[in-house]
Amino acid sequence: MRKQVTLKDIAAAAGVHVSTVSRALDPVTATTLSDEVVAQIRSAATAMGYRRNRIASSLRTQQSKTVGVVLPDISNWIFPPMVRGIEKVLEEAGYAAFFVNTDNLVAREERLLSALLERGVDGILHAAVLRDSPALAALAAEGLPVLTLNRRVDPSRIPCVINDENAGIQMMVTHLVEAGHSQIAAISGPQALSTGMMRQQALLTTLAGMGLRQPACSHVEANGFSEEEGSRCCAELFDRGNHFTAILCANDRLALGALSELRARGLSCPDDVSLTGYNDMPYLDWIAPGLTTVRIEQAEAGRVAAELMLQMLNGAEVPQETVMPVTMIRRGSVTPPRRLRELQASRNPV
Amino acid sequence: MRKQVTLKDIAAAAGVHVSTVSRALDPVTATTLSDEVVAQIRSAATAMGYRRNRIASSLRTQQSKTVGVVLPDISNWIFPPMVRGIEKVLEEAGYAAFFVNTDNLVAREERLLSALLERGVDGILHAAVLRDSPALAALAAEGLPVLTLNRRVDPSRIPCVINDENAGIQMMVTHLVEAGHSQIAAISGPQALSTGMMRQQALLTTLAGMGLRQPACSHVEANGFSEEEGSRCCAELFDRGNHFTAILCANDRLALGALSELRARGLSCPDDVSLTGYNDMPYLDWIAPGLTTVRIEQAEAGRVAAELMLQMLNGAEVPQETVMPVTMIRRGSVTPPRRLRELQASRNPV
DNA sequence: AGCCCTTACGCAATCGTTTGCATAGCCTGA
DNA sequence: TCAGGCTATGCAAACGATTGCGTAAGGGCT
Repeated sequence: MRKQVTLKDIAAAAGVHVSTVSRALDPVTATTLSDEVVAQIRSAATAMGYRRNRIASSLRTQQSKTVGVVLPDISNWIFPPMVRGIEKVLEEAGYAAFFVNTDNLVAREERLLSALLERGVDGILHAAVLRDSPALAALAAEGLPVLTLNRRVDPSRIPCVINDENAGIQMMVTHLVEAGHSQIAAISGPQALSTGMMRQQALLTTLAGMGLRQPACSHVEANGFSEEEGSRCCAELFDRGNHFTAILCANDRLALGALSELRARGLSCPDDVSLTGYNDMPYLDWIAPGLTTVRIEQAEAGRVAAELMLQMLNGAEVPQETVMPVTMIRRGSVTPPRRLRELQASRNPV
Repeated sequence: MRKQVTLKDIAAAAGVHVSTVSRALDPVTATTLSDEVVAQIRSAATAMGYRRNRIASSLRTQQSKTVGVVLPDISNWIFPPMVRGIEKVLEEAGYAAFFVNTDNLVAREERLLSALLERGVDGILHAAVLRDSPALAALAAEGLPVLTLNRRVDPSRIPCVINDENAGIQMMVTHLVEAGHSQIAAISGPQALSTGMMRQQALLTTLAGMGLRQPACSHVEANGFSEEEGSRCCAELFDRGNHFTAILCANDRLALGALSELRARGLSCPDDVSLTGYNDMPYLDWIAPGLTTVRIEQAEAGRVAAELMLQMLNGAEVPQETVMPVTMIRRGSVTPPRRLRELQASRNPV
């Protein structure tokens, strides 16, 4: 911070009191002043290159016009669009955002939360929350505006913006079944995250609803949403010796990991095994054979979350749960199982 | 911001003056106090859940322990790793960062810069700078620590951390030439950005140094580093009717755009045209045929830049220019030109 | 003309920390 | 014993903006 021109300087230049300057510069309080004074002060201010010191302002008003945004890891492709959505809305409302990454590490998260609070954030938008998050719940209980995004604290009264995991998983399962798959293996996400949990639940209810059974032995739980875990889990599915013609993965990165494991085993997707993902990461359509997946609207979710946050900051009530719609993206990674294809081919020879 | 426990509260509880509490809580000034008092105050502070109000602190000390990080667009894949590198270093030093995205829009950049300054950032790390950036130069001249990353203000005394564009381009050209290409087209980046400019310069000097000539007509300048521009420029290369067997692209996204245009024209990479990129975006190896490119170390560059920024914040001098090394990543998008391959095949029949 | 109300602005306290200076007490040394 | 010095702490003024309250001037009304 360097020496800057303050209200006092402008007051001296304009021959008025600093409080008058303060009022002249705020459109709403300026109405109590005479037009000439306001005009004079404003022109003096711009002439002198005045820039409001928000720190002093924050101290006095007890609000920093700042929110903290907590992410697991911005390097994860699904977050940048979300961040842009958040930033856009907040910036237009005069808010700035501190972005931090927890790497899903509890200790790190606590440190970062603390840093955010020291800096007087007016609210926290949390996209990296664990299902069980007492610290955050405590903050919310104290009256700090808190909203979770993509995930939720479970159970709690913290408002959240999440995606329609049920619909998404149901689409994928239906799509696989309609393609003729009846032996569907699954790689699910970490159950400590609400997304992992909810998608897994959705899978079970969907299968049950369709009268299918997914044997426990063809279901592996990943320890994280990464390619490595996807490969590991895929390998484990094969090692168990169960037969399956498709793998439903809890997100795209797990699916990519599975894809590379398939290739490593000399198998082809979709010829030997169909694969589905979740999230629709950017550039996914560039990767052959094109992963069939569920698109979640990250940027839109970010915008919605930021708008809800603004409402909370204004003291308004917001819905406990906002569910964003998802859509299915069909690409090349799902085809009918080989058996069916061959059957079809023999019936309709070329 | 909610009611919080202040130094005054602790002072009252401990029966001392608030200045004493302030001193007790700062490890360095605490040495002037008696050990018992310090211990007593500290325990009272933690017992009462004291959290330092950095806003008040900033106002008094005139430094916010905050830096502004200006990006073109966090959705661009090369930035998230950089952001993580920056965040890691700054956070360890007790700094927090405001991240903003300019979308390469001058008006937006000015608004954002202004917002950062109002919030009293101690320094600015700028990765979205145009070659000509008077506003930023002015800030730097006023004594605000400013450092540019990935790009530079040209000319100016603003320190920068950039990549070794010369080496990178030279590697790509050499690789193409060694593969047998002599008719190399180029899609260069926007010349308003130092990266676009420097890579273009590097291309010309490299070609000249090798005794090759790149005719102006097989060189197209993109208006932005995007897939769309890559496609457009690739199309323009064909429309001009010049013959070429390889396209050197100023970054990966341009190369991807070119790739899709090739496919749209029924051509194959690398069978018909070889392609090179720049940056080595994540997941690029998943995209067939695998783009041969230049890897730049984003995370490392972010770390280095943040450390230089910390030095500047401490009043130290830093080098005017820090050049990060780059490495070549060979994948499948470059092969000898068809003519050579056929020649080879006829000589060594399988 | 006198009263009151409004208008337009000044006054001063306040937000929570930091820090230069003042001071009270104690110790040391002559 | 007393000057002088040191130690440990208190005092109060900042930092810059905001805002409740006070008040002078002016105008309208009777």
